[in-house]
Amino acid sequence: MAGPRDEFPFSFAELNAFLAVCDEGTISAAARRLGVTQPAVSIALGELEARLGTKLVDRAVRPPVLTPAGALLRQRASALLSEARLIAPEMREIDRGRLPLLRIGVIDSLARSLTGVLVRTASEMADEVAIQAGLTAGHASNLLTRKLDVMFGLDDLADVPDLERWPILTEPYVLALSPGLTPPATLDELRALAAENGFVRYSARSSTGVDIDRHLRRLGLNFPRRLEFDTPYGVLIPLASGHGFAITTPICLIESGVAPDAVVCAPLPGPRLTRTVTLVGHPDRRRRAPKILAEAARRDLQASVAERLSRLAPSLVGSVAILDD
Amino acid sequence: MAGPRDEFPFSFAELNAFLAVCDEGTISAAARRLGVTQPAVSIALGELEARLGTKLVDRAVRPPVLTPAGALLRQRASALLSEARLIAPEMREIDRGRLPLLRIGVIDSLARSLTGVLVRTASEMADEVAIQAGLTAGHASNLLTRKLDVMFGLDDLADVPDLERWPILTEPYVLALSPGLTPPATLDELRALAAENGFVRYSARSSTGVDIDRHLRRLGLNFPRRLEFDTPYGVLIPLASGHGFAITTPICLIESGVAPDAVVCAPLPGPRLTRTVTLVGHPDRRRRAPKILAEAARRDLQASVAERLSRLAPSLVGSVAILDD
DNA sequence: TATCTCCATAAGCGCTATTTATATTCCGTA
DNA sequence: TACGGAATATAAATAGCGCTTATGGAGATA
Repeated sequence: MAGPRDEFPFSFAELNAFLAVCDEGTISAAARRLGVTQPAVSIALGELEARLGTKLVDRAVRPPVLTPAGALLRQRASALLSEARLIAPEMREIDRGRLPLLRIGVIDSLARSLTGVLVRTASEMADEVAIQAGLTAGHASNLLTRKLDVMFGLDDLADVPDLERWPILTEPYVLALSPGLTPPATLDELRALAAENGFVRYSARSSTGVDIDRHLRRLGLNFPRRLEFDTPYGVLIPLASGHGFAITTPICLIESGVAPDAVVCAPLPGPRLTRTVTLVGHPDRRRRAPKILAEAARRDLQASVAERLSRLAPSLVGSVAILDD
Repeated sequence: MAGPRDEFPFSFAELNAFLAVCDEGTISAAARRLGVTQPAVSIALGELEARLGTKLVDRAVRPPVLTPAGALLRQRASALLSEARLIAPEMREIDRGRLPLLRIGVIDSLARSLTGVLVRTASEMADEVAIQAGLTAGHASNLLTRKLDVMFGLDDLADVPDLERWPILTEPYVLALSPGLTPPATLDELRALAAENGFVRYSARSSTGVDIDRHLRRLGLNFPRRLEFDTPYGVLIPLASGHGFAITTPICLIESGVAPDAVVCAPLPGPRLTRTVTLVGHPDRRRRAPKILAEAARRDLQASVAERLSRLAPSLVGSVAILDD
C-alpha cells in the first residue's frame, strides 16, 4: 500500500521523525534517537514539507525554530500518535471478564435525558449500578472489552456477532444558528453563511463529529474550524453569545439545556442526514437487561421529548422518531 | 522511513483499506473503491492481522463479520483517520497568518460554569479553540501527550516539570441528601444514615471519587456501593427521586443543574475534606494563555458562584474560595 | 581564519507493496 | 449432489520508496 500519496501526506514514521526533531532540537540528534542516519531524517522532513506545501522548521537560525505551521503540526501529530500508540495494546486486552455489577454507558447527548430512568430501571435489576457518560467510541471499546454491559450510542457495532441491539431513536441533523441569522435554504446560502459566520463543530473524537465531517466532505463544503467541542452543551454555548452556527440534533438541543431563545433551529440544506441511537449490549439471559433498559428508555423519551422540544424549538417537534423493534 | 515496523503496526493506507473493507463488506469491493487490485487489500489485511496478532475479520462466514478486536480497530481507525484528514487543510490556513489552535480540557464539574467565559477569552487568543469536558485523569494524560494545551482539573501534576500551574478555587466536600432526611451531625449519625439509605458515589475513575473513597476508608466508614456515576449530574439525580445521600461539592451542585428543592445540603461530619481545582498548562510565551485563562475563569466564578449558590443552597454560600496566585 | 558541527544532496541498493496470474474456497442453484 | 460464479488466498515478478554511505556547503566558536 505504498502507492502515490493519495489522501494522507504523511506517514506515522514521518510524523514520528518530525516530533523527534521538535523534541531534540536538531536533525542529527533526532536521527540518533530514532536509530537512523541523519540524511534519513533530513529527507523525511524535506518531503513532509514538500507534500504539505509549507516550511515546518526554520533552519536559517540555530537552533532551528518551528514555524507556526510546524507548531500546529507538532500539536496535531503528537496527539495523533499517542492515540495511535494506544490501539495495539488495547486490542490485545480484549478478553473476557464478568462482574455482577450492571454497567451502563450513555452517549453525552442523552446523558441527562436518560440518567433518571436508567437509575430507576437498573436499580431493580442489579444491586450495583454504574453509569458513565461519554463518547460513543469510548463506550464501544469498553463494551467490547467487557468493561460495560450495555451502551447507548451511535454505533450499533453491526459487524460484531453475539451482541443484542435495540434501536432507540432516529433524528435528523439540523442547523442551529445564533439568533438574528437567517436560516439558509440552499447549499449556496449555507456556503455564504459560513463565509461570514463561524462554524462551531463537534470534535472528531465524537461519532457525531465524524458523521458531520464526512457529510460535509461529500457535499464539498469545507468550513474552517474555529471552535470545537465534544459535548452538545459546548457546541451550543457559543451560538448564544455570538454570530455562529452549528450542525446538531434535536436531542442535543434538549440535552444542552440552553434557553429557548438562545438558538434558532432550521433544517439542514441538501441531502438529509440522520443519526440513530442504539442500545447495544451483551446478551443477558437472566435479567434481560438490554431489552428492559431499551423499553424503559423509549417509554421515557416518548413521554418527554416532544414536550421539551415544543418549548425549545417548536419546528422540531415530530422530527425525533422513537423507535421500536 | 519504511524500515521494520518499529512502533506502529499499521500505516494510514492500511487503516484506510481496513475501513473500506468494513464499509463495503467484501475485500473485492473495497479494492475497487480504493483503486487497487484485490490481492493488495487481501495481503494488506493479512499483514495487519499478523502484526496486531489478532484476527480482525472472520472470513469463514460470508459476508465476513468483524471480530471484537476488529470492531475496536474500526472505531479507533475511523476516529484516527478523520483526525488526520483535517491536518493538511489546517496547515494551509495557518500560512495565511492565522493563529494556531488552543485546546482546553475542563473537568466535568466546571464544564458548564466555565465554557462560556473560556470561549470568549480563548477566541481572542486563537483562531481555533477546542474545549473538551471529561475527567481529570483523561485531561492529564492528554495534557502530557500534548493533546491539550491547558486543563482545569483536580491534579496539579506537581511531579511534571515545565508546566505552569494556576490555582482556581478550593471548596469543601459536603453531604447532599434526599429531601426529608435529617442531616447527621456526627460520624455515628452518618453511619446510621448509611444503614438506612443508599449511598450514591462517584466512580473510582474520577478524582473526586478517589478522594472520597480514601477519606471514607480512613474514617473507617464502609458504605456499600449501590449506584455510581462519574459526573456530578448523575450523582444528584437519584437523590431527587428517592432516599439516598451522596458526598459532593458546592460547585458540583451548581453544575448538576438540579432544582433548588431537589436536594438538601449539609456539612460533612468529621474531619474537613476539600478539593482544589487548578489550571495546568504548557508554557506559552507568546500568548500567555494559561495565565490569562486562569484570571478570566476566576473573575467569572467570583461573579457567579455565590449568586447561584444562594438560590440552590444558601448554607453553602461562602464555602467556595476563589483563589489567586 | 581554522575547525567543528550540522545539514542538504547524490548515488546505490535493499526492501516493501504492488501487479498479474492462478489456485482455492464458499455460496446459491439446478 | 454437482456445477457456475464470485470472493479470497497464494505465487512470482516488478517497480518504487526510503534507507545508507559519501561528500560538499553553511553557520558557530575559538
